[in-house]
Amino acid sequence: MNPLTSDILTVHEQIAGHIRSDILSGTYPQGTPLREQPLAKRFGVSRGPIREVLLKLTQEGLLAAEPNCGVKVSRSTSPWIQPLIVRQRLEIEIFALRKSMTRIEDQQVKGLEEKLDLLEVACRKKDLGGVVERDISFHKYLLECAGEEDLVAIWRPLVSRMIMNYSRHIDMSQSHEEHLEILESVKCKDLKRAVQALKANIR
Amino acid sequence: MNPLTSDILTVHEQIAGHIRSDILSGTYPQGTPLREQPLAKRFGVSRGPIREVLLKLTQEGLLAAEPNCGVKVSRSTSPWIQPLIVRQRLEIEIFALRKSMTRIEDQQVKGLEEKLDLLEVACRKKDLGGVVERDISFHKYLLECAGEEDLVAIWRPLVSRMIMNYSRHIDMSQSHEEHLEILESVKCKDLKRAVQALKANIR
DNA sequence: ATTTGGTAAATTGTTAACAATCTACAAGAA
DNA sequence: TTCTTGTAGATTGTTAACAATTTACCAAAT
Repeated sequence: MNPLTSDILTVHEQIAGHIRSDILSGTYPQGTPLREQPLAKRFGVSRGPIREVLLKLTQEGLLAAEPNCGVKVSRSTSPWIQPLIVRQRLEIEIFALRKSMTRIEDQQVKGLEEKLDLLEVACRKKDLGGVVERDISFHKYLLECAGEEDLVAIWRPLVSRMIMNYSRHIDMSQSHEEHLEILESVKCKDLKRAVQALKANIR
Repeated sequence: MNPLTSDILTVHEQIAGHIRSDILSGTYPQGTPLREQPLAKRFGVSRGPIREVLLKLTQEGLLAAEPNCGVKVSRSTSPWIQPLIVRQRLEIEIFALRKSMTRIEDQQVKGLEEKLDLLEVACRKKDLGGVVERDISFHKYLLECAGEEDLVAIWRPLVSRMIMNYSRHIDMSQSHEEHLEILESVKCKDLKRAVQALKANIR
C-alpha cells in the first residue's frame, strides 16, 4: 500500500512512533537505559515486538545497543559532523522538492495542509513531543511526494541525529510559521522561495 | 568494545553479513522472496534471530518488507537518485578521510592493509560475494578511523543502494588496484591524491 | 469462459518459557 | 583496607508453540 495514502500503521510502527517522539522530545535524558520488560508491559505486548522496535530505533541512531546489555538513549552526535548532517539533509529535501514541484497534485497539497494543521495544534498546546513528531511527519510527506521511496530511508538517520541535538531549543510559534512558508511556496510552485524556506527551517 | 579492534561478531551479525553479501553479489535476483523458516533452518537457528536480521537488512534498503507478506530483495534504486547517492557517499568518505588523515596511527594503517589483503584474495578467486563484502569492509574501516561512530550509520544506506546497482559490473582486478591506490595515498598522508583515488573508486 | 466463494496450506505475528550472560553486592583472604 | 570470589537477581538472547493473516487452488454459479 502507498504510504502516502495510508494512515493505518502496524502495532510496532505505532509503538516505534511513540517511543521515538519520547526520545526526540527529551523525555528520557541521554544515556537512559530502555528495558524490554517494562516497555512491553507499558504497551501491552510481549518482549518480541518491543525488541523489533528497539532494533529499529537503534538503526535510526536514536538508541545505542551493546550486546547482552540492552540499549541506551544515544548521546548527541559530535559537533564535528553536525554541519555535514545538516548539509546532506538539506540536499535531499531540496532534491525532492525540485522533483515534485512541477508535478505536485492537489491531493498532495491537501495532505501537506493536514500535516501542517496537526503541527499547529501541537505548537499551540506546547506539546514538544507532538511538535517533533509532526515536524518530521511534514518533511517526510514532502519527500514522499517526490515518489522516490529510497529518499526517506537515506534521510531518516540524518533527521534523527539533527533533532536529537536541536529539539530542546525548538521555538514553537516559529516552527509553525516556517513550515507555513514552505507550504505556501510549494502552492505557488516557486522553487527558489521554497528552497529559501527550507534553508531557514533546516539549520 | 571498540569495533575497530574487535573481529568478534554476534551470531546475528554473522548471519546478516552472509545474507547481505549474498544479496549484494546478486545470488538472489531482485524480487526474490526471503522466507524465515528456510533461512532459520539453513543457519541452524530459530526464526527469532532471522527476523532481526531481515529487519536490519530491510532498514538498510536491501530488502523490502510488506506487513504479513514477508520480505523481498529490493529492486534497484531509480536512476534519478543515483547521482545524489554517489555524491553523498563520496562527501562522507572524503570528510572521514580529511579528519583521520593527519592523526592516523600505524595500527590503523595495518588494519587497512589487512582488509586490502582479504580483498585481493577474493578478487583472485573471482568470488564476487567476497569482493563485495570486503570492499564494503575496507571503506567502513576508513570511516571508523575518523572516530565518528555516526558516520557509518548515515553511510550504510547509501553504500547498500550503490552496490545493489553496480555489483554486477565489478571489475575484480581493477577493484583491488583502486583500493591499493587509496591505501598508498593514506600512507603518504597525501589528502589530494587520496580524494582523487576515492573519486575514481566511488562512481 | 469468467467470476465468486470457500477450504487448506503456507507464512508471518505474537507469546511465554527457558538458557545464557551480565551486574551488584557481600563474604572471605591477602 | 583492598582485592578476589561467589552467589543471587536482573536482563538479554533463543526457542518452540500458538494465533492471525495471506495465498493458492478448486468447485460451483452466473
